Amino acid sequence: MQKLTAQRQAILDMINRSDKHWDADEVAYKLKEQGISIGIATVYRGLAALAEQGLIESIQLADKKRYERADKAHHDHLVCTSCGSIEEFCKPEIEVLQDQVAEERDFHIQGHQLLLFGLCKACKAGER
Amino acid sequence: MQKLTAQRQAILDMINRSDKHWDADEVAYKLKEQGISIGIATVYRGLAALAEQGLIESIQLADKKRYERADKAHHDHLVCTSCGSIEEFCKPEIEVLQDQVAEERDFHIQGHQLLLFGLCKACKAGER
DNA sequence: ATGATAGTGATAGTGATTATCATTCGATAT
DNA sequence: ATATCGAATGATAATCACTATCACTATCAT
Ligand SMILES: [Mn+2]
Ligand SMILES: [Mn+2]
Ligand SMILES: [Zn+2]
Ligand SMILES: [Zn+2]
Repeated sequence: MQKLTAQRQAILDMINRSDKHWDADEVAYKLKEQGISIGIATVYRGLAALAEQGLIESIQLADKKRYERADKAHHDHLVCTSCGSIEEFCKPEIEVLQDQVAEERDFHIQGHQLLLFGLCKACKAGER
Repeated sequence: MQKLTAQRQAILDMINRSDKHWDADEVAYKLKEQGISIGIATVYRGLAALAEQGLIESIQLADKKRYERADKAHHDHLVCTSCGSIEEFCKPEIEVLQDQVAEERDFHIQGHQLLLFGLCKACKAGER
């Protein structure tokens, strides 16, 4: 019952065409730049709908949600506290241990979020 | 230059006396119940100051920050998406793997946050 | 064509948190 | 003991990401 409208398709294309982690404002701004102006509420609803359908992925940072392509393998994120850059990593061993924890607790896992905060390579080098 | 005022001491005592993960409103409400009424802005500032000094720990949930005693060993959290309960777990092997990831990337870790979302034992049992 | 259903977009509202600012506190210097 | 000055307080306004409302529109099935 969720429709893939022209607006949602535009959002999806935008995200699929890049490797960035987008927030709602960035999506709206970039679309406007391309002459495709979509109401900000529609962007929020579109992002939520697309994520719900699994067409894009979402990650919840401290302040806001960001969205990215869904056609990558599952991964978690390294967030630079200095420049804000977001790197990705994949560590299946961690996921296994997470499942182990859940099993021990009789907890039914629906999802998880692992964020590593710190200084990226560049910022680490440029520290004074 | 950060002072441990009477208000902040009251907040700290409140948190140290329990095992809960408190948000600002809960702290303010409970203190008022005990006849210690502190402005909500002061509660926010107090919690931030105490966390900065390492006297309490903070975790960032999707919607709000929560604070807890700092005198427990490091741990991460299982968050029930149904009842909101928060359980704790400790899995040093995961932390080791995190450090490994960071090292591989030349990333200087300052902190991390691992949240497992799902149904707690009770909610899992009570599902219809 | 006719509804039913879902989406859109402008805008108001929400909820957590932070900023402002006049006032008060409290540790230190006199 | 008193003056002093930076930090804290608390009432309140502002911010910011997001959600709700609502009148209108697009799409699809009969
Ligand atoms: Mn990613
Ligand atoms: Mn905890
Ligand atoms: Zn960086
Ligand atoms: Zn539960």
